[in-house]
Amino acid sequence: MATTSFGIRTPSAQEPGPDAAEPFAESGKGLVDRLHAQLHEMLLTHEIPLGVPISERQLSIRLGVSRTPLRETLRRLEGEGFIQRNSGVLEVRRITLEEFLELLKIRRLLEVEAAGDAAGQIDPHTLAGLRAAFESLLSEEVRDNRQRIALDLELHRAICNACGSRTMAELIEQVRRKSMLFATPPVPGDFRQTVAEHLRLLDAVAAGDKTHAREAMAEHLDHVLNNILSRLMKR
Amino acid sequence: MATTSFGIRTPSAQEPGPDAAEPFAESGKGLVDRLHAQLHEMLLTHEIPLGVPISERQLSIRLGVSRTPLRETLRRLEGEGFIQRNSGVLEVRRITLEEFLELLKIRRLLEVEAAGDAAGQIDPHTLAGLRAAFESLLSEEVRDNRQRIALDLELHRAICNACGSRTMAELIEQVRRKSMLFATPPVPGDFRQTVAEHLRLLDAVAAGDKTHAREAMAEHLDHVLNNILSRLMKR
DNA sequence: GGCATCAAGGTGGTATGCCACATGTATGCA
DNA sequence: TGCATACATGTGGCATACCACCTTGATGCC
Repeated sequence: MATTSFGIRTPSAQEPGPDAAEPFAESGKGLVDRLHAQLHEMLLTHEIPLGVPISERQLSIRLGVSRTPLRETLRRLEGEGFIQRNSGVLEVRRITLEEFLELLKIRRLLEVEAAGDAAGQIDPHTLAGLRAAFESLLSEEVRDNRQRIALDLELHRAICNACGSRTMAELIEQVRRKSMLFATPPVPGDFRQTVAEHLRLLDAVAAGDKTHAREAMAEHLDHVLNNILSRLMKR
Repeated sequence: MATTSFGIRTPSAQEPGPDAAEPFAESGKGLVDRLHAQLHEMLLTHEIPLGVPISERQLSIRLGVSRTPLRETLRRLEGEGFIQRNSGVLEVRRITLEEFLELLKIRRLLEVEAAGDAAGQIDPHTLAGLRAAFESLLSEEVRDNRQRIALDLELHRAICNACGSRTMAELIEQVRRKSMLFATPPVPGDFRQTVAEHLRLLDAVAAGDKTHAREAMAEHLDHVLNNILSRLMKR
């Protein structure tokens, strides 16, 4: 099935492939696609606040487009589950803590499976790149958290894409995105431990060790969950 | 199937037509919601064929609505993953056999978990109703397959809804719907065995036996998969 | 002063019109 | 006869206009 569309997305180049069934199919095609990317970003950054009704007119004026493409974009986002309609009024979908935990549980279920399936299947080149990136992360602590988060994302995506099931990869991506609606990935409490977990996960996947890959992924996600929970407790 | 083509747009004549909401109760609010249910049905029944480009204008005329709500509906369906856009042209999303198997694997993963979580949590009333329905199914063989399929669906939905995670239930429903795009649920080869599986599953869930509930669900879904595969082989 | 009423503005829903672009066909010229 | 050009037609994309509905607030009457 030749899915050569890898998930390493440097912020500049965008593959002009016509087959880009990637959830992100941004600019160039049409207003709706551009708006979709834009709104998705605004949703994640909470630039569009939760709880307050979205006015189509105001938003269309703010974005400098007419209501028609905006409405279509909103419908698409509605289909994707990012926004809700309560008797006509639009809102950013509110993810409760409970929902968030449910999403995380589902992610764990799916990603553990994906890690097992990806064991021994991942491209050695990507593998080496990821390992190098993580190790560089360990040595120099100057990097900001966004880079660490981006790298974490890249790792998870690489594993999901290597699990042999495009469907699975897309579903996990969807669940992850929805969970990010609750909160952007937290700064790992002690990122060195997280990196260590990542490296262990990489090792297991590289070695083709299904069992250890699953265990490593499970432990890692449990750790992530604990980090998030402890952060929430502090507040 | 009669295509409801009423283009009469006399004001205040927008009667809340009792479109028997087969998939989900979502009609009655607006045209888009009604169209969504209608198109979803047409997609599943392949009334809108695969591979043939969908013309918005023709479809809008056929459905007796204007393009605007139709386009919004299509965007929503696009967001839900039921239709695709290849460089502007719309198509019903093609589910390959490979994708279908991937979906079934995911469904197994999720539903086994859901069955375990639903053990002991399901409402006794619905439980009794389901059991009675299945037993009546065993005694009288006159019923047509659609009723059996509907009951199967009901059972799975009941379990998913009782798993305590709305998110999980919705995700499973979504995966199921997408898999139904490939083929409507097959007629069980020997429905008596299927019913027996269902009853065993019900027993385990009713008894609050997590382990057995998971096992029963896994076995059942494996059986379903085998049925489908053997049917495909015959062709 | 209090209550009822109506007007004004905001909202989402829907229909329609126009545009750019692609395609296929027919016509006209060499 | 053959090729090229132009027109007719179909498509999706987008903007706008109008509608029904609701909320709100001001006005006027009791």
